[in-house]
Amino acid sequence: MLLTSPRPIQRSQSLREQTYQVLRGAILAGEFLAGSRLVETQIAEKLQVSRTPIREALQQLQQEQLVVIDENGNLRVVSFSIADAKYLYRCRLVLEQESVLEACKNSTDMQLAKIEMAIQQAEKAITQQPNKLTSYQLLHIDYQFHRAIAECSGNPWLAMLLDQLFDKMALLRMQTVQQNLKVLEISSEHRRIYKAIVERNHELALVALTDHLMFSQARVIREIEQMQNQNK
Amino acid sequence: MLLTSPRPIQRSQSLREQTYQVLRGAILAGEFLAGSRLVETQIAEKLQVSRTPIREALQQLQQEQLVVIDENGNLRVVSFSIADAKYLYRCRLVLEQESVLEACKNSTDMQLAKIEMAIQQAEKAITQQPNKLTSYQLLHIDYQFHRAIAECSGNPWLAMLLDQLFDKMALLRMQTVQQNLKVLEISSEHRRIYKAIVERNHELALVALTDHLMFSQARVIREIEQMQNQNK
DNA sequence: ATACAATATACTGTATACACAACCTATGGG
DNA sequence: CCCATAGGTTGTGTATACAGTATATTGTAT
Repeated sequence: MLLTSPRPIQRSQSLREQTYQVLRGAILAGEFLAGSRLVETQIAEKLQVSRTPIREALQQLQQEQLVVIDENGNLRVVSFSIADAKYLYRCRLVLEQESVLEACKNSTDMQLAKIEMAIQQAEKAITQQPNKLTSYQLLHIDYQFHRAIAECSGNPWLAMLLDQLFDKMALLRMQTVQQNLKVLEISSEHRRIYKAIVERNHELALVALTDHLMFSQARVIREIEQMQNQNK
Repeated sequence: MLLTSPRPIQRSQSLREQTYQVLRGAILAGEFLAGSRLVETQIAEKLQVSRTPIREALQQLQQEQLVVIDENGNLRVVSFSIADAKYLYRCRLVLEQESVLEACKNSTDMQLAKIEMAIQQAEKAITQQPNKLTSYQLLHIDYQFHRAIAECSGNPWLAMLLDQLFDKMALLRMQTVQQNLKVLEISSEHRRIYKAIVERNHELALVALTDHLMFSQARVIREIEQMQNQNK
C-alpha cells in the first residue's frame, strides 16, 4: 500500500508567477499609460515583495514585447503605431487562416461545442451587463472564440504563436478604444465563421474570417486616427 | 554535461546575456542530449558565475520553449516528436508564404542583394570547407536566407515570429541530422525562390517556397524515422 | 533481503547586500 | 553669470544567504 497520491500539485504559485500575472493584467487593463516607465524598485515596494520576482516577471514581459527598453535603457510599456497595427493584423490573419482551415478538417464535436460556448458567453455578457464590463473583459471574451478555433487545429505551436499576438492586440486596442467595442457586429461575424466551420466549408470559413479580421483592423485604425485628430 | 566554456565570459555585456548566449548555443549545437536536465547550481559552477544570471537565462530559454519543465518540475532540454515537426513546419509555411508575398511586393535592391549574398555565402561555405562546418553552422547559414526574405517584408512581427520557429527548427534538426545536410539540394531550391522574388512573380515564389519547405520537412521526418529504426 | 523511518543532500524560490553606472544638483571658481 | 565638478540619488546587475521542499541515502527492524 504505497502512497499513490495522484499528485496534489499546486503549491501556491511562485511570487514570480503571481507578479507576472498582476503586471500583465495591469498593462492589458490599461492601468499604465502607454509609454509609462516601469521601475523594479518601485514595483517591488508597491507589491511588497523583493526585487527578484519582479525582475523576473519584467524580463518575461520584455521577452513578450509588452514592455520594451527605450534608448536610455529604461523599461517602458510598449506603444503601438498604426503601422504596427497593420503588421500585427497581417500576421494574425495568416495564422488564423491556417487555424480555421485545420478546424474545418479536424474539429471534434466537443471542440465545436467549445467554440459555440465562447460565442454564447459573449452574447450573454453583452445583453446582461452591457456597461458593467471593462474593455479588457470584452476583449478577453472575444479572444476566447479565436483561441477555441486555434485549439481545434490540434497544432499547439499555432495556438502559442496566436496567443502572443492576442496579447499585443489586446494592448493595442486597449490603448485606443475609448467607448465600448462594437460587440454586436463582432458577434454576428463570429457566428458566420462558426457556421462555416461546422459545415466544414473551408472556402466560406476563410472568407468569413478574413472579412472579420479586416473589419476589425479597420475599426482599430479608425479609432487610432480619431485619437490622433483629437490630440491636435 | 560538456559546456566547452571554461570562462570566456567578460564584462562587456551583462552576464545574463552572455550566459543566455552560451546556453542557447550549447543547446542548439547539440552539446546537451535531448531531454538532459539543466540545473542552475551546476551550470553556475561550470561557468563560474552566480546563480542569478543563470536563472534568468534559463527562464528566457524556457519562455522560448527550448527548455521545458518536466512533470517533476525539473528543467530539461526540449525534445521534439514527428508530430511537432509537422506542426512546426506548418506554422513556418504560412508565415513564410506571407514573407515571400510581401518580399515580391516591397523588396528594395539592397534587400534583394542581401538575399543573394546569403545564397552565395552558403555556396561558398560548402565548396570551400565541406567538412569543416558543423551542422549548426550549416543551419545558421540556411536560416540567413529565410531571415533575409522575412526582412524584405518590412513586417518586424513576422520576422520575430519566424525567428522563434527557426530556433526550434534548428534544435529539431540538430537532434536528428547525423551526417551533413544535403546542402546542394537546398542551394538550388533557394535560388529558385530568389529568382521568383526578383522577377516579382509571386505565384511562382509561393510554389517554390512551398516545395522547398515540403522537401525540407520530408527530409527531416525521414531522418527521424531512420533514427527510430536504429534504436530498435 | 525488503520495507520503512530517519537523516542527509541537492535544488529552487526569495530576500538582501553591495558594486557600479547614469543622472541630477548644488556649490565654488572662473 | 556660467560651468565644472564633487557628492548624492536612483536604478540595475550580481552575489550570496537562507528557507522550504523534493530526492537520495543510510540505518534498522522484520
